[in-house]
Amino acid sequence: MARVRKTVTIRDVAEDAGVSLQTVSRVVNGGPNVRPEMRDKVRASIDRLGYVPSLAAQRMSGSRSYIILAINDRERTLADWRARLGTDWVDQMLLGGILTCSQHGYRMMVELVDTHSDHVERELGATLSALQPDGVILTPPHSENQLITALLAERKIPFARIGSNAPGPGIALTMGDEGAAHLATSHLIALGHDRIAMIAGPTQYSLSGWRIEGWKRAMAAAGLPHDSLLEVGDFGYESGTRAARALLDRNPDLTAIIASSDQMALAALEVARERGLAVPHDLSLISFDNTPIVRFSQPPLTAIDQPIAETVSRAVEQLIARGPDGDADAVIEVAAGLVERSSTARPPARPGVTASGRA
Amino acid sequence: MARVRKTVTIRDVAEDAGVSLQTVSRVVNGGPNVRPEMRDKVRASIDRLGYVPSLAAQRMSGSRSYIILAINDRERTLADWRARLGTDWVDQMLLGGILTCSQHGYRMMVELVDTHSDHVERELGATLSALQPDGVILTPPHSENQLITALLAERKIPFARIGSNAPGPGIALTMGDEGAAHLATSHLIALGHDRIAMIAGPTQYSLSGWRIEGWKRAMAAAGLPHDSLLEVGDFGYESGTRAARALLDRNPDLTAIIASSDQMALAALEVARERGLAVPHDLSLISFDNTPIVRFSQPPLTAIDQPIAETVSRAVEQLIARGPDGDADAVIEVAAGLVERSSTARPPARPGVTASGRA
DNA sequence: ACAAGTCTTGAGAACGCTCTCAAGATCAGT
DNA sequence: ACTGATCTTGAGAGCGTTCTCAAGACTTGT
Repeated sequence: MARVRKTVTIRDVAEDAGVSLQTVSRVVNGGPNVRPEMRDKVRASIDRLGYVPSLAAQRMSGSRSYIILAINDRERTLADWRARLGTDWVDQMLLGGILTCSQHGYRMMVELVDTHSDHVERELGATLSALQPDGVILTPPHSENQLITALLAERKIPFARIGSNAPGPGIALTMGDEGAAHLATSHLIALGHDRIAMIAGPTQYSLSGWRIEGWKRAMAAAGLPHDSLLEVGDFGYESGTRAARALLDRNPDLTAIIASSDQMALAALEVARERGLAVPHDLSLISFDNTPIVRFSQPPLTAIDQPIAETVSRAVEQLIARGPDGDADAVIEVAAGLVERSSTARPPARPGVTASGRA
Repeated sequence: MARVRKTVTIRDVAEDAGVSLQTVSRVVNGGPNVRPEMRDKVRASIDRLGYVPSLAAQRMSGSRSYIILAINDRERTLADWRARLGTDWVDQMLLGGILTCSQHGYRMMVELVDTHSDHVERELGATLSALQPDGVILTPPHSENQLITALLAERKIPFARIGSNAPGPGIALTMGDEGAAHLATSHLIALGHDRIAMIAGPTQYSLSGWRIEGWKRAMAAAGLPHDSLLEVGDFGYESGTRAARALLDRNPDLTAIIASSDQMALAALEVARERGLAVPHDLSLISFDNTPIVRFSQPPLTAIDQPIAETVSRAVEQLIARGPDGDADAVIEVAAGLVERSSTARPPARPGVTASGRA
């Protein structure tokens, strides 16, 4: 006789332990004012029965849903998605987010939102109504999407914006783009470079501006000029090709390029190859993001590591810690690091320049 | 006066439309036996009020949770994870899964399970109790994990196993590994190769066996021997290096290698380089998986494309279509394709062999 | 026109949990 | 001991939905 496995409810535990529902609930939620003996008795019953509270029921009665919603970009079609360059953004995000959520008894759900859609508000609104998440994590390019932040603010759902330095509504978490760019630039300067170009990201992203600032600050501190050494791309491969060509055309004496994305750096690498410039012998290259692909290029790229998992993890913690009334905005920085590989080296000797420094 | 935005419930809609809760519920769920006029009236109210049913409440009362749980592998720590080779497995999975789920009014949740943990049963059991998913999707290496499949079977939760050909319990979805390997081998044979080696995956995976079968079948059909042309790896880079070296040592006249993972193919590429073999001129290479990284190697690799997104999408559809009593097991194949890039070409001319065929 | 169905609608219980509030038990201060 | 405060426990309502079941409206066949 195959007994149908009935779900173990809080009621079963209460009966087993000989206490009221309420007491079990208190034990489960770590509520105060429960005598140790009671607590132990209930805990024993919970273990014996293998009780786990139903998320849905918790949401129904309580004020929390124990759900954090992560909003990601969605490309239009499967084909487009496949054609993308490989980043492990989502992998990273999930790892950081899911683990941290589960540590706090929360769950993470992922929503794919199409930037170009004009139903964004309706779609997202529906999701929010259905899920009623306790917090939302916005990832680029949605982190600074006014429509979305306004919607969340209106519904009073706490949210974190990843990769945004703008001190707008919600919690902003960033890798400290100014500092990261400064770090990359300083690294090159320490190697002896003095003509260091920057391929920045699109200006709509405030982080692009910050990276430019960091680069300029390091250059200025070393007494180096940065005129004509800046190009703007859109993070994509083609734009990187264009930018690298323009940079090299304008500055034949260029010895290093910092690219604001792995894809643009890879493009710059290809441009160097097509011009017969050896990397890193003739040209040093540093990229931003440190997605897995840059470890398999020839040569592997030195890169600023974007600590996505950790950033998302921090975001989750903030969201959970603050709770429903966490309306205090904040900007949090998670330090980025420089991963040295084989695309950076001392610059080539130049006529009239000593090996040890600049003229 | 800032009105606190109250959630719109089915009751609000009922009042607005002047009908009972039940009628609204019927309209929402497309139930039968509702007069068209009623239906329209209710629909109008729903739109006006922007009503969306609460997932949690639906789960509470109904028999379904509208949740599909996807179980993925988790590396032990963040550090390990970062050190991994970049695949976009999770990205792909999410895309296929989430979109298909939302088309059917479902939601996908992701659970990270550590293969090496001995708490698997407890952890997974807790998740199942908390979420009560309507279906579960197992991805490698969990697809053939007896502990997990037994647990799911016991709880009578329908599940799909991705990347498993074994006709065990649940729905098995595979890319048709035998056919895919046959396809790759045939492609090389058509180019004129006759010494085609295979670096297979670990034998614990039934798909490894199938790929070997496909390769042998194609070789046999062309009257080619396959002795000493097989090596087994573990899908990882290092094992690929070992296998490629062994293969090349044993068979100096080798002209093509099929590797059962991108990572092993990349390793083979590096081995070829270290031995002065030009790819594809001296050695042709085909990999399995077609993760983004193989497009950025030198040269970009010809690869068997693993249609992950589509497979997961199919899995979701199956799970939803079959419903809670979908106990009929099945094996479903989603055809893989060959993506031609620059790592395959005609074999080099050999003394005593005409350009048009074998001796 | 009447019985026997079939459609359409609604009332009320139930799902598993947390919240609010009240009652009894325990404790401190006199 | 006695009063008032604090701890501990439990009873009962309520969350938003679907389920079951019954009642009324409408068919159909004769």
